[in-house]
Amino acid sequence: MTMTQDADGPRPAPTLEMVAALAGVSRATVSRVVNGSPKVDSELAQAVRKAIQALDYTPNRAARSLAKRRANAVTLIVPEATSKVFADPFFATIVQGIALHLADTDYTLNMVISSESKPEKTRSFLLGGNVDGVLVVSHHSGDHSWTHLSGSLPMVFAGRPFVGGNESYFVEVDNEEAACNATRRLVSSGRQHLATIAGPQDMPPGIDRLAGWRTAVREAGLPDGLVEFGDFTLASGAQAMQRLLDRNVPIDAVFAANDQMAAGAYTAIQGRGLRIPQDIAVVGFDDDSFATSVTPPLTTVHHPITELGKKMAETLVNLIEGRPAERVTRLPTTLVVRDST
Amino acid sequence: MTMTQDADGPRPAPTLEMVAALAGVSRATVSRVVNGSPKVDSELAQAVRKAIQALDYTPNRAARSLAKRRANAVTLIVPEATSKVFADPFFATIVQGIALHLADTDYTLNMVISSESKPEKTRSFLLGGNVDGVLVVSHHSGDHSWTHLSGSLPMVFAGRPFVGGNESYFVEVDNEEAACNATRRLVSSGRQHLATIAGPQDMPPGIDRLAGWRTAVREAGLPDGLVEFGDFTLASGAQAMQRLLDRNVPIDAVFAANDQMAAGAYTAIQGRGLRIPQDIAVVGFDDDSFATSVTPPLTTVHHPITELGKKMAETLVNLIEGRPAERVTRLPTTLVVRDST
DNA sequence: TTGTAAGCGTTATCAG
DNA sequence: CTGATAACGCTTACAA
Repeated sequence: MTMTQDADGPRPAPTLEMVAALAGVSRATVSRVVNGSPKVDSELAQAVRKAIQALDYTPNRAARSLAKRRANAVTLIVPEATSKVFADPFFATIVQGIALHLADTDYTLNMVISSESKPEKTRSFLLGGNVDGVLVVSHHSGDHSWTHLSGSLPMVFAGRPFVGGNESYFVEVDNEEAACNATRRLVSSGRQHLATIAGPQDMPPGIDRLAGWRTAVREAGLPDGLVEFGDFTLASGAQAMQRLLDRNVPIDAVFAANDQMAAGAYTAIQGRGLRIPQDIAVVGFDDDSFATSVTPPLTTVHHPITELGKKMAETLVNLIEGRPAERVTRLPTTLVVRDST
Repeated sequence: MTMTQDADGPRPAPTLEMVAALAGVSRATVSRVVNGSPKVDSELAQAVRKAIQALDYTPNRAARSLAKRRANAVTLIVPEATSKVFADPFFATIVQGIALHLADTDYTLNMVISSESKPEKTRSFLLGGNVDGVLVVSHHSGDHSWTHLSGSLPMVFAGRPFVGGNESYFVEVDNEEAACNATRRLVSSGRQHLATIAGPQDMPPGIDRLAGWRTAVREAGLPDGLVEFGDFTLASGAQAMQRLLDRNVPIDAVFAANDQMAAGAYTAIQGRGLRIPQDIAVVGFDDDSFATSVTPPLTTVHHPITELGKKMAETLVNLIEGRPAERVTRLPTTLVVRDST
C-alpha cells in the first residue's frame, strides 16, 4: 500500500532544498535568486524561478529571521487604556494606513495591546529580538511609557509625545496651524463672537488646537474667553456647548477640537432651536465620517489619518534599514468647507 | 585597547546558551525549565530561573518556531474593502478582544489587510508555515474569499460567513433572537405601528435582524411592511427614517439594525419636531458609544463585541492545539433599556 | 533526571 | 558565478 497525499493535515510547506533539487542547483543559488542577488546566471535564475512556481514555495520566515538575525517584523503597541476608548475611528484608520504601507514591504505587522499590569511581558517580547521596530499609537494622554525603549529599538510615535518630544521620531499634523486657519475662516466670514470646544489639555492635540484658536481670535482683536472643554466624545461636546450657551452671551461661531464634539454641539445648538450656520457657524477637526453624516454637512479640517499611518510605517522602515529618516514629519491639512459655516 | 560595551547599537539578546553557562547546566535543561517540563530537579530549576532573571533572557521566537515547526502566531485578516468602512467601532473593539485573549497565551497576533488585488501574497504568507491559524473579520458582505483555506489551516470567522456557514468555525450572537426580543419589548409596551430600519441584505446580521423584527411583529398580529434599508451608517439611518416618515402612515416605534442608524433616525425624528419616546420609541442594536451619547439615551441590544473577539481567539487556539472547540459559539445578548422606549 | 547531538530552513563565508 | 559548509538559537530524541 502506497502513501497517497490524503487530506489529512496540511502537508509541510516546500523548502528551499526541494526547490534546489528540482532546479538542479545548490541551495545557495536558490537563496540568491530568492533574495534578488544580481550575480547569478540568468538561465539558472529562470530554472529556479520555475521550480519555485512549480512548488509554490514560500520562504520560511522563522528560518530566515534566525539566519539573518532580523525579524522582518514591526510591532504596533496600543496601550490598554487607549484601546478602551475607541469611539472615534482614529485607531482603525491609522492601523489601516500602517498595514497598507507594510503590505508593500516584507515586514510583518504584529500588534500587542500592552496591559499596564505587566509591562515586562511586552518589554521582553520587544527586546527579545523578535521585532525590528516599534510603532506606538497612544491617542490617549501622555503615557508614553515606551519612550525609554527608543534607545534600544527604532520607534515611531503617532503624534507628538507628551514628553520626550525632542528625541522621539513621530508624525503628526500641525494642529495649531490647522486650528488657526480654521478659525480664521470663521473670522473672515464675518463672525464676531467666537467660542471653542477644546480637547483635554493633557494631550498634545487638545493643547495645540486650543492654542491655534486663541491665536486666530486674538489676531482678530476678539476676546478669547469663550472656552469650554470636552474629552473628544460626542456627549462631552454636547455638554460643553450647553455650558457655552448657558453663559448667555452672544455666540455666532464655534470651533470644536474634533468632529465628534462638533456633532455633539449640533445637538445642543439645534436642540435650542438655533440654526446652523445662520445663527451659529460650526467647524470641526478630523473630517471623519461624522462630518458628512451630520446635517448640515460639517466644515472641518481634513486630518490625513491614513497617510499618517503610512508615514509612520515608512519612517520606521527607513530607520530600521539605516536609511535617513525625518525625526518629525508634519503632514499638511486642508480645510474642507461644507455647509456649517 | 579593549572593547567596552558602548551605547552603540542594541547589544545582542542573551541566548539560551548563556543562561546554561551561568546556571552551570546544559542547554537542554534550560530549555526544559523554560518550557515547564515537569521532570527537572527543583534545585536546578531554581538556579536556571535565577540565571534567566539575571540575564533578562527571552527565548528567540524565530529559533523556537524553527525547531518546533510551529509559529506560535495567528494572523488576523481584514479584507481591504472592510478596512475602509470603519465608521463604527466594531473593528477596533473586536481586535481589542482578540489581542486581550492572546496576551494570556504565547501566541503573537499579526495583522494583514488583504488587498483583493494580489491575494497570492497573503495566501503564500499564510501557507508558508508562518502562522498557526487565521482569524477573519470581514464585517462587510459575504466576501469570505478565505474559506477555502480552512482545509489547510485552522480558521475562525467573526460572524456567520455568508457562504460556507456549515463547515466554518465562527462566533456570533443570535441576531435574529436578539432583534426579536427587542421588538417584542416595543410591542409589550403598547406600541402598535412598528417600523424597522434594516441593514444590508447581503450581510448575515442585516438579514437576521430583519427576520427577528418580522417574527415579533407578526406574532403580535401587526403588519410588517414598514421596512426601509440602510447600510449601517448614520447617514443611511437618517435617510431611511425620512423615507419611513414620508410614507405618512402612523409610526410609533422603530427598531434600527444598529446604533448608528438609530442615531441617524434620531435626527430625522427630532428634525420633524417629533419626540422620543413619546411620539416614537426607538431601539437600536450594538450598545456602542452612540447609545449613551445620544439624547435621550438609547435602548439597545448589548452586543458583546470584545467577548466575541476573545472567544474567536480562544476557539482558534483550541483548534490549533488540537483541543475540542465549538464550531459555532453563540454569545448571549441582553436588552439594555434606557430612555428611548 | 540530565546531557549529547542531531536537526529545523535560511543565509553567509569562503573556496573553487 | 556557484557550491560546500558552518552558523543562527532552540527543541528533542536518544543515551547515560
